[in-house]
Amino acid sequence: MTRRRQAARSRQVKAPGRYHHGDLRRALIEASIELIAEEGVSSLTLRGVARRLGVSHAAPRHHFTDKTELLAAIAIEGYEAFAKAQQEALIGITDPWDRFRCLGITYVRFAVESPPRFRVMFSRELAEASPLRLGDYRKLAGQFLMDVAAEAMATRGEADEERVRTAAVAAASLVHGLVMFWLDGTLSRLADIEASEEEFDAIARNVVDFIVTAGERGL
Amino acid sequence: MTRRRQAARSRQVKAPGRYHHGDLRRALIEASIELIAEEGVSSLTLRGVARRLGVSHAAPRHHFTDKTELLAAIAIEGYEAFAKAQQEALIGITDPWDRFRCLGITYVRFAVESPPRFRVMFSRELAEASPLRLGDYRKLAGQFLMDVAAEAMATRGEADEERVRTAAVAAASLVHGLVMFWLDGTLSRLADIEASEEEFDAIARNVVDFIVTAGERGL
DNA sequence: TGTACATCAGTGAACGCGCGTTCACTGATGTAC
DNA sequence: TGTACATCAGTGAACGCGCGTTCACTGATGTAC
Repeated sequence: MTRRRQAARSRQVKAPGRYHHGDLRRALIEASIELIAEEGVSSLTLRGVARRLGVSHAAPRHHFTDKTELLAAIAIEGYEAFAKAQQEALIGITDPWDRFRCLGITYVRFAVESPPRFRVMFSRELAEASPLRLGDYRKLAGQFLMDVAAEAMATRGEADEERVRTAAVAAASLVHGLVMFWLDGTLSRLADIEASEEEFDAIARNVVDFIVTAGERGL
Repeated sequence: MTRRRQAARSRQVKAPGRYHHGDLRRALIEASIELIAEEGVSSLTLRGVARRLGVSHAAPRHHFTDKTELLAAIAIEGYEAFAKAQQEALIGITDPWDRFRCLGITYVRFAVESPPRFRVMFSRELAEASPLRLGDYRKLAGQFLMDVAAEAMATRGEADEERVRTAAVAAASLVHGLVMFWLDGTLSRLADIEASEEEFDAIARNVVDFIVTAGERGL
């Protein structure tokens, strides 16, 4: 079987007449993301995912023993994709404040690109129930941000750890809150606009600019 | 029956031997908040709340036809309490930028005071399923914030609506994101601290200061 | 002030549903020789 | 290159559970007269 065929099939319902799915694990993850997008995290069930894939309801158990494991897999993939997106976004950008700014925009775009994935990454249920590994990913993301913030602050001769942390926490909170408002529809009420995705991108840039410029000018 | 006795009983399990509860509606709301704090929104069931109150599982139906209605009641109370907290916090504060700052701190404290209530207010499930009334509350809160932001910006002669909106959205996103990070435990990973409630309050003040000062100085 | 009655609030048994879980099974795949 | 066998991935029937929902009921409360 070629790699291509496998990839194609993994996105689908099991081919009729076939016994094995091919890459059920992959398909379960993708179908779960779709289901979460449609119905929300709390409506996700192992049986439901199996049904969507045209597979018996016991089949997913060979890959995930429960919902939490499935969600954890989604989150881990998410964190890896996030780390990659961050690093790639910074390629070629040398000005430290531009790098800081870029990180913020990347955060917002990452969330908008796949809201369900983002939601799972930060879902409370998962934070409580999942293995420690997830915490490590968050720590890593935090460290990366802190580093970029520190470099930016250093251009102004500021190296005080407390100040760097404040800037990093402020920046992260800003984009996270913005994304949350966007995802649950609060933003349109808050700012009294029917925000399209383009408008949101513009707002995000304004808002990120606002805080980065503040840092840049030495607040 | 005196008011005091009624209030006391409403917080409790139904008195043994009694047929009527007294104020089951109130008790359902309070017990739900407790349950959400313990198990999360998704684990809340009407039967579960009834069980906790020592009442038959069909009893809640006389007050709420389903979980959504119950959550909506919690959220509405939350929004009302929030509006009240905001207005009271501003009493006696005249400097427009201090008022802006105070609003941010109040937001954070409100969330920390009752995380489950806060969570319900912004829960996605509710946003999708609930009556429009909730949207109105959010709009109101947004308008209040915009007004305070506008007053502050006006001290610098800035009246451009777009700029005011950016400041307001940035401020709201900042505190919202901060609170979210705090509530789901991300903050301690992000900033690599085991933040106690006092420490968090200090961080919150720093961060709010950061953005308000930015606005104050004309960014 | 008492009585009759309507209305309200809570009961408890019953039902169907979808879920997770288990289990003996079977078809497909890969590997040792 | 073929064969035998172990292992893996998916099946489908069965079970128990807690949930929401319905219903005829009963106890308590408030109100009209």
